[in-house]
Amino acid sequence: MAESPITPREKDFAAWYQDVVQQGDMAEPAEIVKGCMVIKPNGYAVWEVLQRELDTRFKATGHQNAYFPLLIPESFLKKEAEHVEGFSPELAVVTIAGGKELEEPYVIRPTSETIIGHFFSRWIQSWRDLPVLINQWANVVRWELRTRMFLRTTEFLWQEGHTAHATHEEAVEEVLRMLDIYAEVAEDVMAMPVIKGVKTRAEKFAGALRSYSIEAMMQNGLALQAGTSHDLGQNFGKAFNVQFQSKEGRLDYVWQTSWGVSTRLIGGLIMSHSDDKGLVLPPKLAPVKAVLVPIYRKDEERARVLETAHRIAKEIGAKIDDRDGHSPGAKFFYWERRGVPVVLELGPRDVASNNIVLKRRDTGAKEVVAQSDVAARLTAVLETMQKDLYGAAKERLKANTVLANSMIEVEEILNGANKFVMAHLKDDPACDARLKEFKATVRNIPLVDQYDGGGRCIVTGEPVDRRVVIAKSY
RNA sequence: CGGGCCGUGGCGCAGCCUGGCUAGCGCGCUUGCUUGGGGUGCAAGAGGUCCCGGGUUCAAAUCCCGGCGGCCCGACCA
Repeated sequence: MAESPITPREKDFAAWYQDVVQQGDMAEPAEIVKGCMVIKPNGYAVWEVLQRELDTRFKATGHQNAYFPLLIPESFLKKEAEHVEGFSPELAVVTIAGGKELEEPYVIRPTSETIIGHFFSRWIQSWRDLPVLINQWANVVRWELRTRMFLRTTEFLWQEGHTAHATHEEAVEEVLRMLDIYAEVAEDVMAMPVIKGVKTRAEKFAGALRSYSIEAMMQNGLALQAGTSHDLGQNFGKAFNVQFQSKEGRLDYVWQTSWGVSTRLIGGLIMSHSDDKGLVLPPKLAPVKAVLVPIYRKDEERARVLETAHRIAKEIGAKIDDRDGHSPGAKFFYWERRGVPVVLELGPRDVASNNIVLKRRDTGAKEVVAQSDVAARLTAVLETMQKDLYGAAKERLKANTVLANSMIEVEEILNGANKFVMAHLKDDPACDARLKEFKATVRNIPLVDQYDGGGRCIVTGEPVDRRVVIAKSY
C-alpha cells in the first residue's frame, strides 16, 4: 500500500491544503512570477461551473457583461481619497511602454471602480439612463505581501459588478440583492454555509459607505470572506462626476454599488469539504459528476465489460475510465483525490448479474445497484451528497460558534481554538482595534440576528442591537 | 516587508557540516511479460543547467557574497 501523498489535516492543515490543491490537479505556484499561480484544467473547470452559476443569476437580475481596460491612469486612483489610500500599497504600476517612459503611469487594475466611474460619467445624463447594471469578468492584480493559492494570489480572476442608481434606496436594494445571490451560490451550489452581514466601518472597502460580506467557516475554524457587496454611496459619483438630471430637473450624483467574488471561492470550497484523501467536490460544482471504472481480467471479459460499461456511461452521462495499463485500484485512488462525487465500478460479476457498484466520494459508502436503476440512483445519490455536504458544513459552523459576554472571554476562546465568537461589540474602529491584540477581527455584523438581540458592548458598555461575528480569518 | 525553514531527474528526499571517484534512493515515466473488485509483481531502460549570478580553490551540489522563488509565523491585506 503506497503512502498517502496528502498530509492529514490533523497534522498540518496548511500542508494538507497545499497537498489537496496539488494532488487534485487544481493549481500550482507559477514560481517564475512571484505570488502567481497556474490554474490547471481541473481547477479551471470548477471555476467555469462557478462562473456559469453566477453569470446566469446576474443576467436573470438584469445585469449585462462588459469589459474595461486592464490599465488605469494612475491619476484615476487618486480621485477618491480613501480608495487610493487603501490600494496604493498593493499597486503594480506600468511606467515604461513601447520603450519610452510614460508621461502618466498606468496602474494594473486592482479593481475597476475608478475606470468604470469614468465611463459611467459619459454614459449617464438622465434619470432615464438609470439604473446601469454592469458586470465584468476579469483578472486583477494586487501586490500582496503574503500569498496562498486561491485564497490570496497576486493576480486573480473574479467578477466585479458595478451599478449606478438614481437613489440611495435603490442602490442599497441592489447591494443586498447581490449579497443574496452570493449567499445562494455559496450555499446551494458550493454547499458552503455563509453568514451574511455588514462589515464594520474599520473593515469596509476603501471608498465605500458600507460593505457587506458573506463569511464562511473553514474546517480549521478560520473565517473566509467569500464575497463582498459595497454600497459606494455617491463617493465615486462625485470623484468621477457621474451626474444625471432627475425627473424634477435637478442635477444629482448617482448612487453606485460594486460587488465581487473571486477564484478565492475555490479555496473556500476546498477547505469546506475536502478530506485526508483529497479533494471533495459537491455534485453541483463537479465538472465530472461520475466516473465509471471497468474491471476485467481476460480479454473476453474485457470486451464484455467494456461494452456494457460504455453503454451505461453513455446512458447516465458518466465519464468512463478505460485507460489501459492502470489497475482498477490505481484508478479509484486517482479519481478520489480529484474529488469526483461518484465512482461506479463494473466488473464481470456485475455484468453477469446486471448490477453495478456505486461509491460516494464523501462517505466512501458503496452500494450495489441494478443496472436498470443506476441512472435514477445516481441522480438521487448526487442530490443526497449535495445536501449532506451542506449539512455537515452547517453542523461544523454551529458546533464551532460560541457566545461570549466579555473581552476576556472572547480572548480566552480564541486563544484556545479557532471559533466564531458571537459577542456584543460597537461598530467603532477603536473596538475593532482591541481584537487585533489576539489576531481576531470582526467578520461582520449579521443581517439576521440568530441569537439574543441587544446587549452591552464588551468594550464600551454602550448598548448595541445584536452580536457580531468575531474570528481569526484568512 | 521582518523572522524561520527550504530549493538536487516529473514528485518526495539523501548527500552539504568536514570540497575530490561516474551525484544516489523511493515513487512516477518508457518497453516487455505478468496482474486486475482499493495504489499487482518481475525485468530492462529513459530522464539531472544540483534555483540563478559572482567569488574562493588545482577542484564547488558542498565554503563565501548577492539575487530569485516556495512554504510557515508576523506585520499588511477589497
